[in-house]
Amino acid sequence: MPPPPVSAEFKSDVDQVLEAIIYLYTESRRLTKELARRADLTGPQLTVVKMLEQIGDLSLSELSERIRAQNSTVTGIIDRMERENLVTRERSKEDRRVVYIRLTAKGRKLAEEIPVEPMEIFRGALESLSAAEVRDLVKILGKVARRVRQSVRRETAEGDSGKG
Amino acid sequence: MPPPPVSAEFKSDVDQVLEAIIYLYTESRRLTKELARRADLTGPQLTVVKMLEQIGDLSLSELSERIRAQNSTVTGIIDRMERENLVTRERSKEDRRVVYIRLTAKGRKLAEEIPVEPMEIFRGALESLSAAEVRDLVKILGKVARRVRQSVRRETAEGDSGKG
DNA sequence: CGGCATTATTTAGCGTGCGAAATATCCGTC
DNA sequence: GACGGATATTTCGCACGCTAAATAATGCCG
Repeated sequence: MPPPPVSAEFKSDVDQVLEAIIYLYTESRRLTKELARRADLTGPQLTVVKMLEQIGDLSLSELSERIRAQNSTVTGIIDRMERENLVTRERSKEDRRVVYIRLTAKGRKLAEEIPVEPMEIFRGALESLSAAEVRDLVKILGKVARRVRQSVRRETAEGDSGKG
Repeated sequence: MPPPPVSAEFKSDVDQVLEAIIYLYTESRRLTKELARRADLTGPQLTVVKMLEQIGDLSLSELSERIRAQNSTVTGIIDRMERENLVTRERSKEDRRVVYIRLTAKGRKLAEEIPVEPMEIFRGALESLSAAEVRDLVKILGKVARRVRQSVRRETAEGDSGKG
């Protein structure tokens, strides 16, 4: 099964940028997943384990903020990790609504055994760029992100209150 | 609920690039989903409807290749779309293994009613860049993607055959 | 103190998304 | 024309990932 030659010369610049971003994002997820599988973890579980190792205990909300997922999503992830004895839940004493997620010994051991952070390859590729290239990339991508954010704000305002 | 000020000046360039890419990707998905909801569709369903409208009938494999998902994933999406009477499955006469996915009248009408393509905002933001900026972006992102691809090949080779 | 909006987490329901195995069909070869 | 390897699709089981609603605890205000 030969890989399909993407024939980029027939695509517009915009399409190429889109494709690169989609590729980079999905590939980074695939990589995390690949790495995780060697430790019998899933992608998100590896992310959580590494995060707890580096930062220490986190409340569920803090955790979901950092991995950019909804609380309800993280609840499920933590459920499964608790089942596998990788983390424990501990009610906060100051605010009994809060649950802290803590690595178990097993979880910590696992985290230490995994040599690279998730996204390491991704990061490595970015770091192999020249300083000027990184600067340009930051500048241009930042600009794109800002414009998207503006358009989004306009879009959602239309769909919601009126004026559309 | 004020949006959290991201304070980008404390992040490394690499982190900023990562963050921008993640933001752009997830935002583009969120936008598609948002758009879709107005037509009572899900994100992937909107993508499929628009794709079939523009390209015409596609086999399930062609479809899954274009939306970058596994066949098994697309089978499920098409199942639900068929249930909603948006598409039909038709066995190919030449090769009876192949199933063509075709828009129903209802599906086509829906596709026509949705004014913007998915990713339109995303595309608009990219098009608002200067030609030079787009050129740079294509060049640098392409380079990053190539390096990632190389590292990936190395990684997976290690994990598989040996030498790791 | 009692009520009430707010906040943290969980539950429920649904739709992806994947990998592996099952099914059906095609194709080349004998 | 049967056989065996390839190809297209589906089925199965599991893990996200989301929204909306439920639950539990906090803090404020009178």
